[in-house]
Amino acid sequence: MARTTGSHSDITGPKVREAALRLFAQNGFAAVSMRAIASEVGVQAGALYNYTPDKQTLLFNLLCTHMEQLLAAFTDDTSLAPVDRLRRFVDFHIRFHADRPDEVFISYMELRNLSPENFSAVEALRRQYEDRLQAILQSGADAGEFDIADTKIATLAVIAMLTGVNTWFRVGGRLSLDQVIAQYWDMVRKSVMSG
Amino acid sequence: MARTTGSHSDITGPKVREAALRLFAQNGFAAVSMRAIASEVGVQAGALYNYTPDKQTLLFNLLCTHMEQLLAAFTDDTSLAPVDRLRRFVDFHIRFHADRPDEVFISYMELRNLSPENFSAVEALRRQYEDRLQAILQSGADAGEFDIADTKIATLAVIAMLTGVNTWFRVGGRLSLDQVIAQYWDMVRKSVMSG
DNA sequence: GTCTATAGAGAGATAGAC
DNA sequence: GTCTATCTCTCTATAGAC
Repeated sequence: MARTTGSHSDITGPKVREAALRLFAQNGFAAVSMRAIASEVGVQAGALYNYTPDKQTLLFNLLCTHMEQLLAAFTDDTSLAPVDRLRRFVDFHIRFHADRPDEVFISYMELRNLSPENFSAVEALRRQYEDRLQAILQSGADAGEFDIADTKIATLAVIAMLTGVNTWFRVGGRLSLDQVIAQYWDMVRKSVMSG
Repeated sequence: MARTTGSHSDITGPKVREAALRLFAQNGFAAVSMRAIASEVGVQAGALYNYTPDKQTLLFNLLCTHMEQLLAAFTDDTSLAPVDRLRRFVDFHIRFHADRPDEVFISYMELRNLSPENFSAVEALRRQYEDRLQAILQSGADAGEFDIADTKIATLAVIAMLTGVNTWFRVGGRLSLDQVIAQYWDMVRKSVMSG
C-alpha cells in the first residue's frame, strides 16, 4: 500500500519542475498558484518549498536549464562551408524547439516575470546562442558567399522566423517536420545568399 | 480649481484604456490589478467599472481594437505586380507595428488570458490579416514570379520574421527604421523569389 | 461619475506536528 | 519530506453615499 507521506525527494523534485513547466506554459506564470502546482504533483502546497525557495526561483531554474541545454546541444563545425553550417543550424533549431514547445513558450512569454538579476542571466545565455548564428552568417559574408547588409539584424530575423514554427506546428498536422524544415531552409538559404 | 469628483467620462474612458494598455504590456495582464490601473488614471478602483464591465472585457477591447485598426490600415492593390504588392506589405507591416509596440506586445502575449469566445474573435481577425499576405504570395506563385513550396507556411514565416522587429527595434538606436525595412525587404524578397 | 467601504475569494510563504 | 493550519496580504467586483 502506497504511503501518502514520507521521503520522495528524488521523484518529487522532477515532478515539481515538470508540473510547473506545463502549468506555466498553459496558463502563464502569474496565473498559476503554488497550490495548483502542488495539486498537479500530488502534494500539499507547503511541501513545494522543500524544492524551491520561492515561485520566482522555480521559474528562473526552468528558463536557465532550457537555455543551457540549448547551448549544450548545438555544436557548430567551423570546418564546414558557411552554407552547410547554416543548414545545420536551421535543422537543429527547428528540431530542438519543436521537441520542447513548453520550454520555448515560457522562455519567450515569462521573461518579464523574472527579477532583474535573473532576467540578465537568462538574456546572457540567449545572447550566446544568437552569437553562434551571427558567427556563421559573418563567415559567409566574409567569404562572399552571403549577401547580408547587417549580420546582427539577419541573425534576429532568421531566429524569429525559425522560432515562429512553434506557434503553429503540431505533430500529426498537414506537414511533417521534415517538410517544414525543408521549406524553411529553402527560404533562409535564399534570403542570405548572394545573387 | 480642478474638481476631484464629478463627470469626466469623455476623458476618463480613453485614459483607462491607455493606462491598461501600458501596464498590461509592461507587467502582464495577470500581474496588473484594477487598483494599479485606477492609480495610473487618477481615480479609485471602483470608478473603472463605469467604463468596463470587468477586467477581461478591458483586455478584449484593447486587442480587438488593435486588430481592427490593423485591418483597416492595410489596403492591398491587386493591380500591382506581386513583387510590388509584397514590398508594400513588408513596408506597411514593419511601420505599423513599430508605431504600436505595446499593442503588438499584448496581442501576442495575452491571447491566452482571453476567454474562449473572445480568443476566437481575435483569432479570426488575425487570420484575416494573414490571408491578405497569403493572397499576395499565391498570386506571385501562380504567376511564376515566386518560388514557394507552401504559401501558408511562407505567410507565417514572413510574418514571424517581420513582427520580430518589435522585440529589438528602438527609435534612436543604431539603425533607422528605413534601414531596417530595407534589409528586411531584401531578405523577404530573396526568400520567395524564383531562381 | 466618483468616492469610501467592504464582501468574499485566493494568493505566497511559514510553523510545527508527525 | 509531507502534512495541516494559518498569517498576512492582495485581488475583483459590488453597494450605497454624494
